[in-house]
Amino acid sequence: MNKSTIPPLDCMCASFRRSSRALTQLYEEALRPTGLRATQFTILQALSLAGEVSQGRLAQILAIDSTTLTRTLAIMTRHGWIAKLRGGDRRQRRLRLSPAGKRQLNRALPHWEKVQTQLRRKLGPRRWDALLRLTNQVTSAVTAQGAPHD
Amino acid sequence: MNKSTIPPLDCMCASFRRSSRALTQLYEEALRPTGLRATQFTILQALSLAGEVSQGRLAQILAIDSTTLTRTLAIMTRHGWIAKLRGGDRRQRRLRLSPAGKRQLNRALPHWEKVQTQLRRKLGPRRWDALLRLTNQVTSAVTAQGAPHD
DNA sequence: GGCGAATAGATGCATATACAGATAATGGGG
DNA sequence: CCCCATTATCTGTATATGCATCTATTCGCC
Repeated sequence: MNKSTIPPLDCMCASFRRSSRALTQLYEEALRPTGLRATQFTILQALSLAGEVSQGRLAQILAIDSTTLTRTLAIMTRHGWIAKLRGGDRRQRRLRLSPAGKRQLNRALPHWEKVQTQLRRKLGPRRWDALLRLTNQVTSAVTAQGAPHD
Repeated sequence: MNKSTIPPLDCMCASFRRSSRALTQLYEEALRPTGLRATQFTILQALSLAGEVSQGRLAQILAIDSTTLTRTLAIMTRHGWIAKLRGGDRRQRRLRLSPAGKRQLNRALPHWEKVQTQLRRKLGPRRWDALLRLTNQVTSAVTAQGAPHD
């Protein structure tokens, strides 16, 4: 065993966090030309799929603390990518992509698809599919939105 | 599909990051009585296994940027859990657990084992084992320490 | 031995993350 | 209609994270 080898970790949390750090660097390297951070790209993509949602609902979808979202959304609003509107319930902030946000997402999508494809090839489709399925199940299990099932 | 359901994500990076956030909250809740953050616990555990290592080597093991480690280690040194020594190469910082660090790790281990066991039960041993194996493979693949293999 | 490239960490800066507590708005009971 | 519990978000504070850049050493070569 080479000293420079990455040893396996027994802690599920540590193993996920380590993989996340490695993946984040890979994806942010790919997104660097667009100026988007991984979290920001994810939010643009989620809003594109979800349409207009409240901040709380977006926090739930991404399993991000709502107070964390407050600050990330402030940055993205500064860039003009996000429109924050008050809903009928005036406590809520309704969020949607601005036109500039849609353009930014469209600029980023090819870079994202490229890194997704490269990683899928490197891992192989079986591992790729298993990972997406299992990671989504972990999120469901841990956030207690109902037990996962096959 | 209930509105409150967590939708699956197609982005590997986003899915890992979301799971990491959820797992981190679960594990930090369990470690709260010890005052340890997830990263700090992981470093204590890694040092316990690795013995005395340089900061750069620890960064490699955990796939943490070495400059990130500088700050986390400063916090842990403040708490008295880590001893930083200069090595023969005087650029290096050699790290090892202090006696207080070993005590802190021993205090934390039962809490960690409990949350590990509970999560393993919730996911089932097959999924648990698959997840540890696959996440470790992703780290290897992405940090390019050699291709993963079955 | 001394110079320049390479290496190990540290520092400046910006974002990501979440908990505790504050604020604003809603909604139910009397 | 008013009070209070609840809910949605914001703020204060602390840690986590990494890139660009800087400093201190080391190493190779002449």
